[in-house]
This record gives sequence, C-alpha cells and structure tokens, in this order.
Amino acid sequence: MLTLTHTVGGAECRIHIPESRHDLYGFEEFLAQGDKVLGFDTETTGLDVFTRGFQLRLAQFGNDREAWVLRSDLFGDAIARALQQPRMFVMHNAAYDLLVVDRHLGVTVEELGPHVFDTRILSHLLDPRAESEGGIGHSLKPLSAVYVDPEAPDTQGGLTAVFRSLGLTKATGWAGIDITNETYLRYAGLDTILVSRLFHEIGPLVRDVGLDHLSKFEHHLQLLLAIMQRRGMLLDVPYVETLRESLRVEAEQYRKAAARYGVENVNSTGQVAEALLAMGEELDERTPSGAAKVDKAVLLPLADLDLQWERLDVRAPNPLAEAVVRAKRAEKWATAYADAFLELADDAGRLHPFIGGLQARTARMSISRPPLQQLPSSDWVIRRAFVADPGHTIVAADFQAVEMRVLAALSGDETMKAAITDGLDLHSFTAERVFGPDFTKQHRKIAKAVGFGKVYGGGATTIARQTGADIEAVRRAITAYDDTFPGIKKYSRRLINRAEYGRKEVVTPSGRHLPLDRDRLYAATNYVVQSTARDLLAQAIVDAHDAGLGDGLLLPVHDELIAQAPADSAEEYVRELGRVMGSVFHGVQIASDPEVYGPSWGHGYGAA
DNA sequence: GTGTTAAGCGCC
DNA sequence: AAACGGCGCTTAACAC
Repeated sequence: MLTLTHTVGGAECRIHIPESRHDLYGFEEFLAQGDKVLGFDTETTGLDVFTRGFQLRLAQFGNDREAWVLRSDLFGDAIARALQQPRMFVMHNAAYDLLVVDRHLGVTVEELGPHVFDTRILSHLLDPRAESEGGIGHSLKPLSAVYVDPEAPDTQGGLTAVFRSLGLTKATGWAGIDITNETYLRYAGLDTILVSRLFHEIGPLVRDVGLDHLSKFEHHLQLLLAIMQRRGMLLDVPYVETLRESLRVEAEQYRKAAARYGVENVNSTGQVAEALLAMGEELDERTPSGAAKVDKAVLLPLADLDLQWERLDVRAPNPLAEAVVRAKRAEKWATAYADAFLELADDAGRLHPFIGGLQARTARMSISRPPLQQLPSSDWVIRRAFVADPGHTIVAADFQAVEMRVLAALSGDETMKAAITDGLDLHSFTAERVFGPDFTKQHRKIAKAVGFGKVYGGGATTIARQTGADIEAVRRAITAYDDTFPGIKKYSRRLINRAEYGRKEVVTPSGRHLPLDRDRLYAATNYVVQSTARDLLAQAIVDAHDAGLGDGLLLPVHDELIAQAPADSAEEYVRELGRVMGSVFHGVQIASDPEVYGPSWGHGYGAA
C-alpha cells in the first residue's frame, strides 16, 4: 500500500492508496472509526457521465486528516459497499458524483442522495456570488483557502500543471494521466480531506444564520434534479442530422451573399461595420469600448426585417445586413444546438443536460451542455429535436406572469393585487390606467416595458430604446405607472433604503440572503423578485414529486416545467401538474397554464 | 495551446 | 438623476 502525507491546516494528513485487497483491511478500520460524516469525491475521465468512453477511475473517502483513494477498476465493490453504509457523506457539487456513482457503481441517486451534504450548496447559501461577482465563488479551492487553510493546495490547478508536464492537456489529462501518478492520487485524496474540513467549518455557519431549513430544501431539490438529469430527454437523431445539414446550407448561402459585399467573415463585427459604412449606412450606436455596434437591433432595421418599427428613412433595405443576420443565425443554430445535441447524446440518443439547481446569484437554475433553457422560441425547428419517449406526449405548465405576481405580492400594492385577482391582463390594465380607455397596442407595449423596467430596474432611456417610443412619453408613462401602483415604488425604495443604511443585501421570503453590489442597489427589486420566482418553481418541482408526478418531469425552464406523460393520460397529467404549481403567495394567486404539446417539444411552438 | 476579454445572441 | 436583472455559449482578437 502506498501512503502519502500532506500538511493541511497545520496538521499532518495521511493519504492511503490500497494496491491489493489485503490493503482494504485498513480501509474497513477507517470506515469503522465512527466519523459521522465522511468526505467523498470521484476522479473520472471527463464530464460526460452518460456518453461512451466515460469511466470512473478513482473514488475517495476522507475525514479531516485521513483519506483513502480507491481504484474503481480494482475495488468497485468495496466502494459501493462503503457508500451503502448508513451514514452521511459530504461532497462538493454532489449532483455530479451522485450521477457518476449511480451510473457506474449502481449505487442510485435515490439510495445515496438522502445521505449527502453538499458543500457547494452550503457555500451558495452563505454567499451566492461567483468569484467574478466579488464573492468567494463556489470552487473547492477558494472556499478551502478562506475557510480551511490559506495554503490549501490547488488540486485542480496543480493537476493541470502535471498534465502539461506529461504532454497532456486539460481536455486529455483527466482520462490520460496514469492512474498511479502520485500527484494525481495525492490531490484526489486531498480533495476529500478538504471537503470534510470545509463542511466542519461552514456547516455550523449555515446553521447559525438560520439557513438549516433552506439547506435541507436545496439538498432535497438537488436530488430530484439529479434524477431529472439521469432521465434526460430523447433526441430525434435523424431529424437533427437533417436539420444540421439544411442549416449549414442556409448559412453557406448567406455567407456567399455577404462575401459579395466584401465581408469574408460574418462573425467579424469589424468587417461588417466597415462594409456597411462603405455602403453609406450610418452606424451611430457604439459598444462599451467605442466600436461601431452591429448587433441584431442595428442590422434588422437596416435590412428592413424589423416588423416592429416603421422605417423612418426611405433608404432601400440593405442586403448585406440581411445576409449577415441570416448567416450568423443559421451557423449559430447549427453549431450551438444541432452539433451540440448530437455530440452530447448518449448511445440511446438521450441528452442529459447539466441542471445547476442553485446556480445564479439569485439562485436561479441553469442548464448547460447543452443550454436547453435558451433554445429559440420564435421558431419550432430546434425544439422539435426533442421528442417524448415512445407512447408518451410532451406537456408543459408555466407560471402566468410570475414575476409581476411576485412583485405585487411582495410589495402588497393593492391596485395590482386587485387586478390580478380580477383576472385582468396586467399590461392592458396598466395601459388603460396610464393612457386612458382608448389605449393602443403601442401603449400596451410601453406599459409592459415599464412593468419589466420595474422588475429589472431599468430606466426611461432603456425602455424608450427597447420600445422605440419617445423618451418623454416613456417618462410620463413611468410617472403614471408609479401613481397607479404606488406600493411598488414604495417597496423598491424600501429595499434600497435598507441596503443603503444597513447590510448591502436583500433577504427573500425563503430566507435567502442576496448580496447587492454597492453601485447597483437598484437591482434589489429584481433580485428578490427573480429569486422568489425561482423558489416557487423549485417548490413546484418538490410538490410535483410528492404528488406522484415526478417520473414525467424533464426540465425546469425558469417559470415552466417541461414534462412527458403517457399519451392517453397526458391531459390529466398536465392538468395535475398545473394544479400542483398553483398556490396563493402572500395573498396573490400564482396561476399556471397547463398545455399538451404533442410528440415533440417543438409541437408547443408550431411544429406539426 | 491556454486563457481572457469583447461582442454578440439564444432564453426567461 | 439615473441606473436593464439572471444565465450559457460561440467567435474573434489578443496576450502569454
């Protein structure tokens, strides 16, 4: 047996690496020592748990000063047995390891999940900010440096350096590094010692600030999300292959068109701007760095493709602008969606996107690899790629205007609450109050934008630019809006005042503390509203499981749940799902809209 | 090669 | 007085 030593937090720690079954006696003794919680971690060949070629390589257990690093190929049974003991484990980003162990050792998420603490969840509850947002972030290294030992090793970064010295890269290293490499084994073991120590440091902090209940909820939610990820979604592979080809043909056609105007690379904003200027177009808008802006909002009017606004000039539609927009769109759809889908699908044609249950600083969930929360919704062709399992139908239920309802509920504004109770269209109601009974569609659009401005903290300038409306008209609308819904302005003011004179944070009804940036206190309203809407969706996922609807859930998308159900009972299923999503929140009805889509996700967006 | 920033675009 | 919130991902351009 190989035993390494390493100093962590001033204490000498031992890392044991058994080489024969005989060495496992020591492991059994270690397990019998009576630690209430053991650190656990895995080392694998990559991130794609569900795709061919993925392997579990190491599984590590550790307490505050001793770690055991077990090779999966030699000791898979011992690892599984250890995980099946009636005790708690602590992992960092447990969703990943839970799925690895489920898929490759047969210890299921259902079995192990309830016995898991996740230091990433605890970290997010203590401070949800990423490193880039001024927080500690949620990686093991910075967390260890702050809470365990400033000198704690950078195991990930350290290994990357080892990869390089061996002629491997970040992409190839995890699979390619020799399984007996000492640094690899050392760092693998250290991670469990760090996670154990981190847990012993921040676990009590979470309890002290009264977040135990929320912590429990998030751990439970994460388990349900891991099950969702394991289930995945079925991809219509032949459809995606055909789609990819046609998107590439389209992209090529418009690239050629752009080339005729001197733009060799449609993705080069510099080239596009230069060519447009040479054609006599005026580019007034600037990017933050001062370059001419040539995004879609600029190009579409030039191409006369914007149906929203009337053209103010008499210039002919610009064919280059159109070619650039269309080429970029087709290429993006082909690459970011079609290619990614095929790349990430497992052998059975299923996709298992990462579901980050507690991702944004508002706790919003995120979905990546691939980004299924961001598929085009104006066109059904991309969503059509996802189909129900045989005999099933895709359904969905979404919250109706949930952020406005949450804002009404939290602010207690009586006028808005009454409008919601009366089942009125909020934006039309607002438009009528602001512009009078003869309000137009444009008025409703401004009213809607002002409402979003309240939620997002946006000002008159932004709303004017977004709606194309006159800035003075927008200013008047905002004033009228504030007069109509005085409670909302008061509520926002209150949140900002508190942050100005007290802690720079908002606290949501669920007890989540959301730090504010000192120069962006106006974001307070958005944070608490967005976060609360997220908590309502999270609760709906838990409730759906409790109601026996969990087996059908496929994806959360901010304010909706995508699901599938046996074709002959899809209607009942989604009606039940919609019922479960409904609630009364601070006296305001949170309603949902259940809908049967059909054989594919795209059928909810016009596919036939 | 790897990493970073800027610009852009998809969603809620 | 004004202030657009939250993500994931791609390409270009550049630094090391």
